[in-house]
Amino acid sequence: MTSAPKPPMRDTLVAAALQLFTEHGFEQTTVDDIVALAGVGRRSFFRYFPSKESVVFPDHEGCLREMTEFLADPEGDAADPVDRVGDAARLVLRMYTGDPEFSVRRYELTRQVPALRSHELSVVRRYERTLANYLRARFAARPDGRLRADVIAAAVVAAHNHALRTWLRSGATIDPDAEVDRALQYVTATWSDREDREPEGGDAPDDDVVVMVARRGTPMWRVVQGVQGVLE
Amino acid sequence: MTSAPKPPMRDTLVAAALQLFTEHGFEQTTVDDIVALAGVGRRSFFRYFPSKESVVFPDHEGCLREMTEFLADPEGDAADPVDRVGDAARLVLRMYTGDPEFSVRRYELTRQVPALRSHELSVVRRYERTLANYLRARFAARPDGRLRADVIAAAVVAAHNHALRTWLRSGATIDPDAEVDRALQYVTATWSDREDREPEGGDAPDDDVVVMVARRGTPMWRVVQGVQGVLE
DNA sequence: CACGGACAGGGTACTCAGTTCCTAGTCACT
DNA sequence: AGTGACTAGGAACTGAGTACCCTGTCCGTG
Repeated sequence: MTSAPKPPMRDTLVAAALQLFTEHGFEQTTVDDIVALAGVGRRSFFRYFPSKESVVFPDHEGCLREMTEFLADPEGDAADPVDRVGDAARLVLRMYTGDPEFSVRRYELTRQVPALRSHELSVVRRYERTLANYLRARFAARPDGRLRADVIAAAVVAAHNHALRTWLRSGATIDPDAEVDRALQYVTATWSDREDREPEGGDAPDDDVVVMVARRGTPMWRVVQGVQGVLE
Repeated sequence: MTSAPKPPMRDTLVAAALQLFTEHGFEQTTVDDIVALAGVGRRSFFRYFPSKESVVFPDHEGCLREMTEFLADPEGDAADPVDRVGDAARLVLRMYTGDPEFSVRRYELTRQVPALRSHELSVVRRYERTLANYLRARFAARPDGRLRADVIAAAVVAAHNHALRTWLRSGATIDPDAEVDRALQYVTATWSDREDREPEGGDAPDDDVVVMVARRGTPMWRVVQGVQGVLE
């Protein structure tokens, strides 16, 4: 009795909706069915969720706010911008891994229902725009800064989602952090300029020269890995 | 009388819808309003368009089919994969530039109407998945081939859309091809492995050695550009 | 010419998501 | 008790999308 004095209506609605969606399908379930099972009025459903789809993604609003606050924190201005948005993306991963059963069930559902896929796209897009806007500010002085920001934001989101889907498809059995680290490292190895903040050590002169030797035919990602390794 | 013996119903519906949407707004216009102006039955509207939103994007189905055929053409197998998907993306640009007035009007409309933005997202996603699936096949033998494919597809789409939006915001006054070339070159310079098909000349030995010299602090994209230039 | 199927278009009635407006209960603070 | 603010419920409405059926026309064949 100490843990659940009153389950809030919002959670009740989410649970009822998920149960009916998985049992009878999304299209076959009406909002009236949900509120009947939850024992609340129909009007209350739309007070908590703007649409039938949004009940499947109940915590994204909060996560988006969290990401915005994270990127607004001036403490992060010292970090490499690409690393920073990578860490911001990891906030989304934490939200998913915070409730693995729910996330896996939702993944199965979303895979089958076009309306839910479309809604999820809109949500992901807002994360991407948040990251892109942050990068645009950080790259304001660069040539092609806006283009660079948009491309990197898209790449980070794609890498994060790739890792997330891999984890979800495994039924939440593999290590999600390792998966996302690998995917994001793949992007940061290409786009990050971590050497920008390198000189803070003081003992490495600014004008060191780095030599990269590559055999003709070497894939570009190997070249990048090599240069990256030397510069670090 | 030689040019327009009968304007097909589909085009009539598109014209009527666009006119009403721009005059009174998307939400304020009902499907009944559209079919009344077009002089057809309501039932016919949904015979040609699956939803009220889709009438704003009447040619994307055809363009997606065109892109799929383009990527299925075995003639392209000799080209660099990233260049290939870049050219596929250019097909979308051509569709937009084929009717600049319509594209600019649609852009203004889509910017203001969330339902249209969401629908456009779904359309763009289908392009991205088409590109990603092509790259997955091309990268099947690579380590992290699927991750690489997803990230590159996202980057190409983001770069293309950046250039497209720049062109649309200019009111279709600037050169769209130059804009897209610049944006895509920005991505291919990083991700392409054009040196893979280099040895076909025959006079450049396979095991040439390339040396890249970079000052510490050089942005990674400069390094890539330099290596790229030498390897070509 | 008669018949019969295939097909493009139209009309009617229905379901259901989402909105608007109104009512009722319930705290909290005087 | 009174009052204001907040939360929930309910009834009625709009409009997108669907199911079903009707109509005309354009084919072929007998």
